[in-house]
Amino acid sequence: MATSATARVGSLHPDDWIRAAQARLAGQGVESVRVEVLARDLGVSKGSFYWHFRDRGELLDSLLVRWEDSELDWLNRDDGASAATRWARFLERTASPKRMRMEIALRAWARGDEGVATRVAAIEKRKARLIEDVLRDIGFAETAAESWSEVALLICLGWLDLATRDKQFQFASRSLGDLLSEFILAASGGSSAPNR
Amino acid sequence: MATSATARVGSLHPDDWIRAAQARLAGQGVESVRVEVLARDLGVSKGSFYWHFRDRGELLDSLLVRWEDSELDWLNRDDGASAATRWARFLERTASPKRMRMEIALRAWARGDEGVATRVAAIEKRKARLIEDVLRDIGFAETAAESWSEVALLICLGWLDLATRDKQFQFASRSLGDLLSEFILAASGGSSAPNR
DNA sequence: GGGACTGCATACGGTACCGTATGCATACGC
DNA sequence: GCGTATGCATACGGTACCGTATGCAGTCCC
Repeated sequence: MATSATARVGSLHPDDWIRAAQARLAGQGVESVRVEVLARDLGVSKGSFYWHFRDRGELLDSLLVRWEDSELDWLNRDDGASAATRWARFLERTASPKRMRMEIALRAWARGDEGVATRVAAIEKRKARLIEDVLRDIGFAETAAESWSEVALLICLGWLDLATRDKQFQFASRSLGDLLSEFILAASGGSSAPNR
Repeated sequence: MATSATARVGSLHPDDWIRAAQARLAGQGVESVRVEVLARDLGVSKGSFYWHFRDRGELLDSLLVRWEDSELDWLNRDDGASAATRWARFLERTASPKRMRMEIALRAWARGDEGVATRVAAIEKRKARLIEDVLRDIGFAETAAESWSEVALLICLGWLDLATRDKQFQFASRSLGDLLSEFILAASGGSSAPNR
């Protein structure tokens, strides 16, 4: 990637390419992020692209790094906040239509790229821990919090899949939140922990 | 598609192409089912393909029909069987690694093709109803069975996603079954139904 | 105001597909 | 055993990409 100290007005920044790539990734999957296509989207030729990036792989990597950063950003932001705050933030982030499509695209991508899979899994584990912490904070026992947090994560993943496929599906943030609330309520009253 | 009354020995059947396509679909997604690639897989030229099929679209459609049939087959087979039998069959089918990869590939495909999405959703709804019926059979109230069956389906979908990405993930059929059992136990003891 | 560097445009060769056209050996019907 | 249809091979033109090479107008720097 070119490192220009003096960005001239009217010229493209690598971020422009990354944003365009993110839009395509979220919309139609990795296979659709093609440099010649992005160039058309941005109204320039691909000569521009290869000035900013070494190749398509570098763009995809920058994309992934940017996503990782933005995820870790909000995940770390309110580490000391109340359970309610962290839970609200989590729901807000994972039920946002735009983010949902990105998450789905990343997971599809991960299935064909070991490296991507590892990095997505890391962020995912972080989210599972967030849920686990919240569950503990609201009174779940240690092992129960861990076990049920994993099930909660599965529900979120399933929700992502369904919501990004079914057009009938309503994207109200309340729905996933309600579902999880009901689930957690049931889990708190039922068995202390799934045996695993 | 060509309809040959007399299949000569040593010659390919459309099913051979469909099977090869299924393997690629399950393994690497729709984008990977390419007629020239399949021809190489089968050790013939693509001239053969275009004798059996009109185009790539026809192959993909045949593929989908074949999947629908095989799903409806086992879904309908034991309609009158006991809840335990139907549940066991369901778990056996949805936790099989080979089928899991196919299910995931189909859902990724569905996201880019409205028609596929509709047909996948139909089968999916059928499975949700299977779960719902089982829940009712084991004592859940009407509304509770409906509500919790949807959550159970989300867990299955999340499981599909995770299991097909994470290499650490163990594909023991017991795991999904156990998870769902624990979930159902908790649901039976908790709130009667999520409010929706 | 004359290099030098920047940020792109253009053109090129290469690969991987698609679908069509056509040739051709083999088996089948009779 | 001979025409005919079958099941494929081969060759072709076309599209959509990739990455590289090179040209070139503008801007910066002094």
